[in-house]
Amino acid sequence: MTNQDVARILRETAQLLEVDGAQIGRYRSYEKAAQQVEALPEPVAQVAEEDRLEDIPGVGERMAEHIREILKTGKYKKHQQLLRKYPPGILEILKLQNLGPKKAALLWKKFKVKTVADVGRLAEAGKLRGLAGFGEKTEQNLRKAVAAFQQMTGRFLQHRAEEAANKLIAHIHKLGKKVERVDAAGSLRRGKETIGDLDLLLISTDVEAVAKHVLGYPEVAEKIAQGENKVSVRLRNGMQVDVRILEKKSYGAALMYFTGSKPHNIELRGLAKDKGWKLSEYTLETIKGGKWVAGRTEEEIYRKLGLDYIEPELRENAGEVEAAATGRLPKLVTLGDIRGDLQMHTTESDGKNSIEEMARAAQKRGYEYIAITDHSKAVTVANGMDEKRTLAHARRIREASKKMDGFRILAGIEVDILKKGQLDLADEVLAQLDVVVASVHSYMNLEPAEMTERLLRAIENPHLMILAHPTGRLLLRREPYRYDLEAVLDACRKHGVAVECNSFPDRLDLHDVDLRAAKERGVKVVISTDSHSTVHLPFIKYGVKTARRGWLEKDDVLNTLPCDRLLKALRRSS
DNA sequence: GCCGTTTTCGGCCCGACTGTTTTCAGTCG
Repeated sequence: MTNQDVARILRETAQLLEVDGAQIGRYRSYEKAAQQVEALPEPVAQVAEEDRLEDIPGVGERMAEHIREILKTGKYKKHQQLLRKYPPGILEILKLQNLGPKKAALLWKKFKVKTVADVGRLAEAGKLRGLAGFGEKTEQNLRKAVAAFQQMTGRFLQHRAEEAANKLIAHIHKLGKKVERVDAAGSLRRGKETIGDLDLLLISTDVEAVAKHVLGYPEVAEKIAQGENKVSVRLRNGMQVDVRILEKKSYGAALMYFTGSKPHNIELRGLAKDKGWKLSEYTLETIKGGKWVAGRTEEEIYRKLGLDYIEPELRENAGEVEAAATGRLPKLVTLGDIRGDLQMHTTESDGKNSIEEMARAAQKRGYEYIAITDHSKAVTVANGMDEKRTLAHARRIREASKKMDGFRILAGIEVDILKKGQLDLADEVLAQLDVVVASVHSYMNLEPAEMTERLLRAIENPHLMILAHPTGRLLLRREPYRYDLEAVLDACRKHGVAVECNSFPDRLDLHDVDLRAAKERGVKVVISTDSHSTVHLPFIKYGVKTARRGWLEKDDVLNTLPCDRLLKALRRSS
């Protein structure tokens, strides 16, 4: 049972309880527990084993017991009971826009709807109008919601969302002086790996002109809603965008509010309340008399709440509020700290550019070094290299390096970890390289125990320095390999092996929570791009964001070191 | 179900928008 598995059961229980008409606080406590478990930087199973469940904020005696039940049996009795009372499809139905627990409960009671498709059929047939709280418009909206759900149960990769946001922001800036500033908030600002929808905030006094201008953006497919200070649209790529037009004096409060995360905001609101204040998207003000306390900037609000400024990437209610209150926030690694990139490919295997082209592009970015790490022979589709080619390639890399001024090209390899954990190239060849990155590209569906053994054996090879894209997941496409990550991280620490934070937008592997676990176990991290072309080098920023979400500081990341110190810090076989 | 400088009961984050109503419930972020 992973933390995600436990969190899912708790979250579903919360949703089902809400449909069931439970008291507000009761389902919220399940929701809160789910959120806390999800954000935990260590396995909840271990926390349970050490009898520390009740140390988790929002987990009391009874919730702890429920979590133990889930860990022990894989199930939770109340969850099962509710799933017998309501169809499992009700959880999907709740994802429909404009349909929440109350209406879902009513549809179940009246029509025994079991799936999203059922709701669609009833709406199409005009059976919903006339039901308490349902009118013609609701029915029409539900038809649209069902279509939208079926078309694209969609989240978007971070770089796609960023691209869409930047284009729309550029469009908004065409209004000139009418708009003072525009920011992307929401999960994009927090650097989450996938994005549901975009939140853009801007300062302007001419709300009407801005709304009209946004609606005139050529990529807009449909208007979803429009209010006094907000317009919501759906773009042609399916992405929903909420644009909020704000006054200067509440911009900080709004930026904070719409950046989230929701659990982070809830935590802050509780803190404000303890001080006799009320925090909303407009202000921080006194409860009695509504006297203004803060609101212009986020910094000001955090300060008033007695907190250090919390970077957006940390705002997940994963301990950052407490750390901010006690001056123990990490000083997060920044893009500017990165001095080199330690995984990339050239035309020698499956890359698009030569050694020299990659090196020059990296130097232009301000780096001091790179490692060229082409594939080894097991990856035949990528034209992987055998021992002879690897050594010849290394010679060419070192020749090219000599011709660079103030820049070093390291001779490396991305060597495959074979099925039983052997590395794909002979030890005496690996021993001659500067950087040995190793990864799994085959037999990805081994049983967890077998996969764990495979990785542990690979790590025992004294030449392996960096474990690349350790979980193998592809966002929105492929689940991570199943294995015991904790055991592998422990082995990495024991043998001085670093783990990669792969910056490619569909990998981001290791991801935030696992990076934090690595850090807490004393395992060093390398942030690399896995570039297959010079145009991929800028992806490093997504790796850095992910690392920041994992609470990593400069000292946790090896490629923030100058080249000579990096080479000393990497595991050496001799 | 959790929690406590309003502490063992009675709250639980706050405000806007929509569509249904004719003062408000449900949903959303």
